[in-house]
Amino acid sequence: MALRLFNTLSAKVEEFRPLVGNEVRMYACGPTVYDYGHIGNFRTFIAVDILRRYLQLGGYKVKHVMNITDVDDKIIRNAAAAGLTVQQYTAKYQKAFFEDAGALRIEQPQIVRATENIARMAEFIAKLVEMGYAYKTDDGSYYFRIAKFPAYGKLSKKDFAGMEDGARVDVDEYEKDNARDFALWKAPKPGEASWDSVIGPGRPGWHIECSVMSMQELGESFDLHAGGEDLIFPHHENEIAQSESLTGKPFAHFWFHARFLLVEGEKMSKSAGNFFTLRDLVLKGYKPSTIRYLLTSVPYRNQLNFTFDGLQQAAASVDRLRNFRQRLAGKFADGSSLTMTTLGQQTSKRLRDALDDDLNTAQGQAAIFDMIRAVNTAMDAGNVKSGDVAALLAPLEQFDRIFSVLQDDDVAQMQRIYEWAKAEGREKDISAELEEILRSSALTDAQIDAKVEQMVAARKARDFATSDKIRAELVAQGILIEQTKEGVLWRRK
RNA sequence: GGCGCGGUACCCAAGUGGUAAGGGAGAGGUCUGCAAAACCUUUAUGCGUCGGUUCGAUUCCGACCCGCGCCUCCA
Repeated sequence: MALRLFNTLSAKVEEFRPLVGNEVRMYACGPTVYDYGHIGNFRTFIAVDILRRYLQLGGYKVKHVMNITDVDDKIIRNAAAAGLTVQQYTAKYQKAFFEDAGALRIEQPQIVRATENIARMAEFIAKLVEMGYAYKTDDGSYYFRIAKFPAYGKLSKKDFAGMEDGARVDVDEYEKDNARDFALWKAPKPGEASWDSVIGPGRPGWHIECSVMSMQELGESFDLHAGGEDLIFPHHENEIAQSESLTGKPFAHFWFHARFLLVEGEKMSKSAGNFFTLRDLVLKGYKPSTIRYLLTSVPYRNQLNFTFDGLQQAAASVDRLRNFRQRLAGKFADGSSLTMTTLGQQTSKRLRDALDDDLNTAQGQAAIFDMIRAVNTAMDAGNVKSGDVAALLAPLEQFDRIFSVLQDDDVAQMQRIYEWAKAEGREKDISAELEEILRSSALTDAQIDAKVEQMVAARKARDFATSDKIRAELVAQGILIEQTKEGVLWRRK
């Protein structure tokens, strides 16, 4: 495996190699659980998931850690407004996040939570104070002194040299030495959630969380740190400053950032009316697999324009993939052909080459679709033999270990979100499209198989009226019927 | 203002110093009792605009236009 990845730190595409042996230690910034996850969040998490899956496919053992930010200003404010504790407030959104990530087939990383590591954060800050990298202000808050860390700006390529002396910074209204200094620890305000610690009462700043938890789980230097592009500055820059100041060692070696997406050509925002959570889309009748496919169809460093038209197209693409796999599971004449085996091998190689190239998912998809067209043509001509199936299935399964859209558990996931919507009093958001898809789960596989058999029998007897009637019933139940050379196939809408 | 990314067919979107992947949609056709699926053909002398370098540029350089991101915790 020769994966080449863009490293934000070097601003170049570099060959990725773990620091030690065959294990990749990676840390990803996770969600702040104050609301349901939106598709922008999930673009980033899916990009990281693709990376993780590809590393695993390449034979690496991946230790993938992700934090849950379960305390921050917004959470404290919202919880207080709702009359709940911080933990009560965040529990609901944490649960929702894991469900949604699961629906999108994101492999779950090892989870660490801010609120479970507060003592360690306080100790970390105490050490920074001892070393002169941090200082306490009169109100009991702590700040990092960026003037002590000359490399500050190396990730985001910002030049703070002129600010080191603080000459042009108005510091009068702050207690900070320099306006750029960032909070490590915030002193409690009256009525706010607060934790006692070796450095006094308060709560951790956002940046310190990730430094402490990543190094706790992965060591002082580890392989890769990921997040959305907005985190480059200040979050990741600050993590580097804190961590490298404390240890004197390089922190993460690779920095992986996913580009933001646009929705219908605009920045996603609540005010623009183009803000969608995963659940919003499912209620409109879009399948999780469709959403995942769309989010993987543009390489992670390119801006992705998320549109409803794009969702329709993605759905068609996923259907094509699933139809193909289903067709490959059919019966073929004995024998095998060099052409098909070679095609399978070439496709695997194209797939690997595409993903090796900074995870070019679009090219990977093109490789698999090229194969699908060629194999469909061969099947139509009767040129695919039973001995070819394994060789053709191999690249398809390799593809799916990365993209993960073939296995159809969409209806179960949608059913769960449907129940949730009813429980939350959001019946009015449940679309007719969603209800139609859910109807397709009313019949069991055995019941459908039986109906299909009746239909085939009627057709053999040239009783087309009966055959069409059965087919119409199945279609009304959301079951799609296909006649192929290899027999009658069905699938749920 | 500073730093950075991008503008490719009807839509989404790869890509390359040597003549434009893939998916979707549309049109025509094959197969089929009819559907559906699948397959075939077809849709950019053209890759934001204008210059430049080059035997040759969509690909490199420059200017301009447009979109987007970051520059006080938004993935």
